[in-house]
Amino acid sequence: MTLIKNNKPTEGELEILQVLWERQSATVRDVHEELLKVKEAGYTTTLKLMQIMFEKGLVTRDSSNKTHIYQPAVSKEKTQNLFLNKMIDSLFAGSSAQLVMQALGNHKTSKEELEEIRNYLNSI
Amino acid sequence: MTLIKNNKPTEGELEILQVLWERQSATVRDVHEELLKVKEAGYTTTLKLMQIMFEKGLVTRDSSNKTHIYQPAVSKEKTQNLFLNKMIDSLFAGSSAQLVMQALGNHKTSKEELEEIRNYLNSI
DNA sequence: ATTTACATACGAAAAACATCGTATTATGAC
DNA sequence: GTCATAATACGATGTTTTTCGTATGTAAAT
Repeated sequence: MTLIKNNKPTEGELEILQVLWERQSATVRDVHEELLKVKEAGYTTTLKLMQIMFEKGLVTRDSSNKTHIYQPAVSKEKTQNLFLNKMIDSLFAGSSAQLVMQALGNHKTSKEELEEIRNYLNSI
Repeated sequence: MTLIKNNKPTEGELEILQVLWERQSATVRDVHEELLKVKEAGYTTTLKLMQIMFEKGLVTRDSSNKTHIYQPAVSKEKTQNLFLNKMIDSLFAGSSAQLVMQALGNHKTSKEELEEIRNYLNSI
């Protein structure tokens, strides 16, 4: 039984987690360079954020070398569910079905995706 | 053509909007009492938040009487979509289908709800 | 008219996040 | 060894959000 940490990542932390989920592991510089493609930020800002994430337990790091190597400590799925559940509670009256239909209705979804969802539904 | 306001409600503001969406209109005290069922908060905290929301244009109010009556100025659906889209972008690689399947997979969804979704899918 | 009960307004502190500058340390090149 | 380069650590500042205390106004009851 693991202790559930109330570590909801902040927006900035999420951006970093995304990079880590994609790469499995990365240095601060790696992450920073990836973020630069999307937004402006100073290197030490990214560094500081990742240090805080380490303290919070959102990432692990190998500090045996000068350049530390970071890995995500929370899974993408768990984090997705964390936010999904919060959103379902706070905006969809606790009904996941409502969220689903709203999501399908507004975002344009391709035929292939709809088919995929249909298959998925049947598999439940 | 209306100016798009960058008025993403904060977490606290969302809690208040929920009450307003449900009741259509309410006084500060109404809202506050509703919030008390869920969390601890001082009356003036709720008041201040609602005043700020008024300035931001998230709510309207009738101040012809001593006790003001508030109404939501943003629709539930629009707000839902705002957050949905942000989430799809930041956590589901831009794919609403992924979000949908994740939501269905984790939250226990009843047979009726699944059926409803299936029907909805066919209607698209 | 005074008191009591609630209301709003508003400033300011507190808390949570984000951002950055500077000091320090480690490593490799010369 | 010295220098240049690049990394971490950390304090300080800025912003946004939350929270609350206090002042003030208004209306009804006595």
